[in-house]
Amino acid sequence: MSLHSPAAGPSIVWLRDDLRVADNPALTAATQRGLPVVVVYIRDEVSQGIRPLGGAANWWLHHSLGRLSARLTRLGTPLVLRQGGAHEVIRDLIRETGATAIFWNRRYGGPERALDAAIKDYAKASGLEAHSFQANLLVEPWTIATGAGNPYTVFTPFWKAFLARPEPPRSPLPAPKAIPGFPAGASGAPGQALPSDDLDSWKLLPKHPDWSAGLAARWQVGEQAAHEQLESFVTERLSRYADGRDVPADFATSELSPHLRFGEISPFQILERVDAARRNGSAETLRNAAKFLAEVGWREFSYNLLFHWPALATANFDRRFDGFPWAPSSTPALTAWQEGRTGVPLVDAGMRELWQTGYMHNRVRMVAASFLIKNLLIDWRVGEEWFWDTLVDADPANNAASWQWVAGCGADAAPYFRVFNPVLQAEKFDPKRVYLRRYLGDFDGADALDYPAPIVDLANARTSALEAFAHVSSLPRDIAPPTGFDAL
DNA sequence: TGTAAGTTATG
DNA sequence: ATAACTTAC
Repeated sequence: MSLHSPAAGPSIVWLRDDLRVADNPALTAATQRGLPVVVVYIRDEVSQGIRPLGGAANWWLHHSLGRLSARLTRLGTPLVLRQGGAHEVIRDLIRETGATAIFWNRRYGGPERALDAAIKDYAKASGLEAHSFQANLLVEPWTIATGAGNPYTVFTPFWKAFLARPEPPRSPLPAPKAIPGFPAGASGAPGQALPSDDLDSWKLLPKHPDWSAGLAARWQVGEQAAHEQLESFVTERLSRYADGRDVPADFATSELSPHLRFGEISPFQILERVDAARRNGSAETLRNAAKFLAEVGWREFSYNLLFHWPALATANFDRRFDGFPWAPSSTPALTAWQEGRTGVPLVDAGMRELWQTGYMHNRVRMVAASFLIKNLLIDWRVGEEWFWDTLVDADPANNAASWQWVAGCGADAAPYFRVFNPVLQAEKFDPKRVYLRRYLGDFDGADALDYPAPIVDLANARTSALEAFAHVSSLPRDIAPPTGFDAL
């Protein structure tokens, strides 16, 4: 094949939510093509329907791209950073490079899929090969359905169906040992390097004020850190995961969520490592591993929902809630919740953990969300947006599905009458007040909490919430039909 | 992956 | 008196 034939042109790898070099099928396939590889990340805040990242996620993105860029450079090709509409950026990049093939790993949100489909059509019409890959989900949503052919809307049968599949998920791919850069250096005079934005010019890091000190103190960002986190979790914490995961003072969960969110690690890699741990494990290990993998499964389930219901973050999955009498959201109560001064210790501790570290323990997320929805009667979407802006692991599928779950309007949702009592939850899961003290300071005396009074009476708020939700429950269940199949 | 109020068991 | 268990919300 001549270097001058069109088919010999370079390959473009478009990275999105897959900021890793190992187990990256698009990167591996492009590398195996044996031609120069252009790796690009596009910051797209203009294409129709693409939701811009929140502040904490942007902080993570900055550091993740920095690490990835250094790794790719060592492997032989720099990371090209571009900003703008993805379609236009890809079009320009094809013209600049003479690329003859483009590769990416698939996304599952509605606007993302529509954009990717349009770009794939454009690339093929322009004479390029275009290849997309399964990389970020163990089970792609169109490959699993109920006996009646419908999308699963209950987690347990969804996960059972996944576990019963005859073909196990593929083994993760190794990282390429070297990636040929663009332009090719060997066959002629070194060409001009491709223009790339300076990462700092994207201004992903907060300034004036810089609120990121607590994030930087808590998190190690990047692919290598993700694997170190997985390793320490499996060797040190998996054996007590099933019970330990509920104790917010302990660092007993995997804390892999932001790494997974940005694709610094893949679920295939997680599954393989946990499988290795349970091959020579006790019955107790099997129980803990199953519990942990079920949490990975909830992420799969959430993406399954997002694919079939692209409006998951904005529309009630159960439309009985469309007329729900939510309280006005621009209130001092909302501000108090956001700032962690509701007078309810566990809620405030959680909201302060979130503000300081970009993260909140799972159990506390449920309690804090339940408080906003069922004690303050504020629309779940208001909370979803706050978490979207403040969580380093803010995920388009998990965040939306989980808020709907707490609200009771989601798929396989908590029943409307499940109202967490934040005082009881604290007594049960943080009996020594280690978590409370960590974020609220040493506020308690011998017995009674020396803490500001709650902004609502918990018992009364619970009663009025149950009344409001009881009206919803009297209506016939009304699930919006899935639309994901049509979006392409 | 809930809570609260009730009933029953136990000392 | 209190733990253990059941049940409705």
